[in-house]
Amino acid sequence: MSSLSRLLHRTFSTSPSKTPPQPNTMESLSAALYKERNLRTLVDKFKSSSDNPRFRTKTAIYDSTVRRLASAKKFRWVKEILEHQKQYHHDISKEGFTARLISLYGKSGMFEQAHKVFDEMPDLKCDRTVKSVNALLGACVNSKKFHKVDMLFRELQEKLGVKPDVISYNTVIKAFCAMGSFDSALSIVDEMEKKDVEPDLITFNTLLDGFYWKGRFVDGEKIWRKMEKSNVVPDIRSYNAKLVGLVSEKKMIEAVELVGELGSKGVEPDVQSYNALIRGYCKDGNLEEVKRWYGEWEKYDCAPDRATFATLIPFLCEKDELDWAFELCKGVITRRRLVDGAVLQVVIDALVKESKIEEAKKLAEMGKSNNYTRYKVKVPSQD
DNA sequence: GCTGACGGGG
Repeated sequence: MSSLSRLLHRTFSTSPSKTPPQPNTMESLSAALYKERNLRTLVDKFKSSSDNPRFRTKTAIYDSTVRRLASAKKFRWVKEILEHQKQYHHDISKEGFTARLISLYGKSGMFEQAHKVFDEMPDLKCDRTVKSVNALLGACVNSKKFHKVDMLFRELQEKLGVKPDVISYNTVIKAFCAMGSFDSALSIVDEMEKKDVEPDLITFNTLLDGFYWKGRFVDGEKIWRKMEKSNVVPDIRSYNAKLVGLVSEKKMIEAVELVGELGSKGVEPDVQSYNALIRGYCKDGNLEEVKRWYGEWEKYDCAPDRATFATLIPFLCEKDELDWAFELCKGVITRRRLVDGAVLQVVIDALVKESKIEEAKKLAEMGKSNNYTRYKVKVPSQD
């Protein structure tokens, strides 16, 4: 590791940083202040690091920093670090760099700012092609201004004379799917065909996701057949969308069969495939199958994630499998990403209800020492 | 990484 990468890793690593021990009183306030100071330091470090041209190519760091600031609702600081980038004239005049800023504003939900950067591009001596148009469309989607996307798409074509490519169309399709306007989404596919833009794997995956997730199984199947006819080879994301469809139709046998067949299609099931099955069996209240599938993780070298536990642990509490729930929590509590405070609280409440006070206290205590501060993790008083 | 588009869940 070079010293630059070491410094970057230390400063911008997303793994939770160790918080110093805190006094019991004013605990959450002090944690909040600590976090705030941390983020402010991050902003300053980011700005000074930006002077290094090599730093400015680190897209992952830009991404994770902006994400952290936005999720803490520090939008002014997002603006501060992104506006700061405009002084690097060499970079800002390159469309890719500016498109990245637009997209980062979008991921922070700051569509107005994204649009402003786009409007400033001529002043920044930066060309606007389909690339930055797509960045702006993507920013509109990521800021959840779905209803604006189609209009923006038409306007940009007209004003700039930019010819949309497959990415532009996919972004508009995504917006229509998010709004539940499936007919409009399909009409965009027709439009693509008329303009000789071939729908690709992402086009189909976006549609499959939209339909299967919204319980439109029959339409999902239609799209699947269209995908096959277009000689687009489905990947794991396509299959996972289909799994969600099968599960919501309560076709668990077919879902399991499909997972079994994946290998022969040259596709490996992933954590999302397993979560779909576990969710299905939890919804069915089928403890036996949930148990069986949980055991399959190791076999497929596919570790359970946050979503697995968010489904599994409350289900176990419902089914009075408290010992198992307790052990699972104990096992993952030191890895905060894997179980959040709300889930932990469900287990604590269930334990208290069954008068397993010692275990409840143990979990609350472990939660506290592992800095579960965002949700209150505590044993309710028994009266 | 020559920088823009699928990944949802309780």
